[in-house]
Amino acid sequence: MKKFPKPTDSELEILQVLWENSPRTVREVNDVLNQKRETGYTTTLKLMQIMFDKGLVSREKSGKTHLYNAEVGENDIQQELLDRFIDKVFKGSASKLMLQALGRKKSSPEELKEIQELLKNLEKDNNDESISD
Amino acid sequence: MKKFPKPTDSELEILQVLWENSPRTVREVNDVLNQKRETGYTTTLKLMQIMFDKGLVSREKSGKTHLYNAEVGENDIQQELLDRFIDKVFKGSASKLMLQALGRKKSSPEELKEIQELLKNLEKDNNDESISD
DNA sequence: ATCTTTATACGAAGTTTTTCGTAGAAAGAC
DNA sequence: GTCTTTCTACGAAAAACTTCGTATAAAGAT
Repeated sequence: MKKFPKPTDSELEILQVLWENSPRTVREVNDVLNQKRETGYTTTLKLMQIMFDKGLVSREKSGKTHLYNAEVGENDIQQELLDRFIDKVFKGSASKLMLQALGRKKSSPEELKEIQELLKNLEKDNNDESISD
Repeated sequence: MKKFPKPTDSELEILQVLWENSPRTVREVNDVLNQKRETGYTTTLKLMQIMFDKGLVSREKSGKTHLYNAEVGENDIQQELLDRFIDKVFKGSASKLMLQALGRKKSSPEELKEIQELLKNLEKDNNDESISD
């Protein structure tokens, strides 16, 4: 698997917009970003140019403007960021992370429900696997 | 609960040393940090002074030197950093994070085993809870 | 008492990331 | 065509974080 540079926080925000729907112009990305907080157009433009230089996104000309696509997968990036985060904050212990994640107060009831479903399925998967061991 | 400023990466490394064993002098902290990577003494000193100004650590004079203590709890900080991370990378979805955490390749067999134990216990806890609902 | 070592304080340079102003080219309206 | 809008490119300021050099004072050794 190719090794991509870790996106910065701002770059990640842009990637999230592109993952949601592609391809997009700088204008469109900037409009989406502005739904959350004000960002200047040229700021977004500059970031996307940097991301292009880094290989995080690709682009093609369409008339005067550029259409951008994410060149890195959402899961790949999330995995990479998560690995670093676990190493940094939990000294490599994924189980410690899981515990903390379960204890967080911000989780909505739906979220908790979803996690429980997830755990139930995992339980099942693990049992299935151990049979064939 | 008091609201502390989010520690930067370097500050977190220092906090981790202090959580492990307190109180410590700048020299001691610096020595521990240097087991992993070279860091100048005055760099560590400066960081700890900044952390003192922010209230992340306290200190008391002992002869010529200062003895430092962490003023923020390990769990509190981990929780705060995790919450931010989930919001930033997983758009607030803790279950998505869990899935990714389970799928990571770096996990050792022991780590996986530990997580399974964790999940088993949670399963039990959840069942116990639902009885009393 | 003098010399060496080991602290603290602090300013400032170095890095990385983010933000934005300005210039110039292309497109569209009139 | 000319005027206005909308795009790209790019440099550089601003902000956040990290690193380190230097000054100075206290402690310890001889």
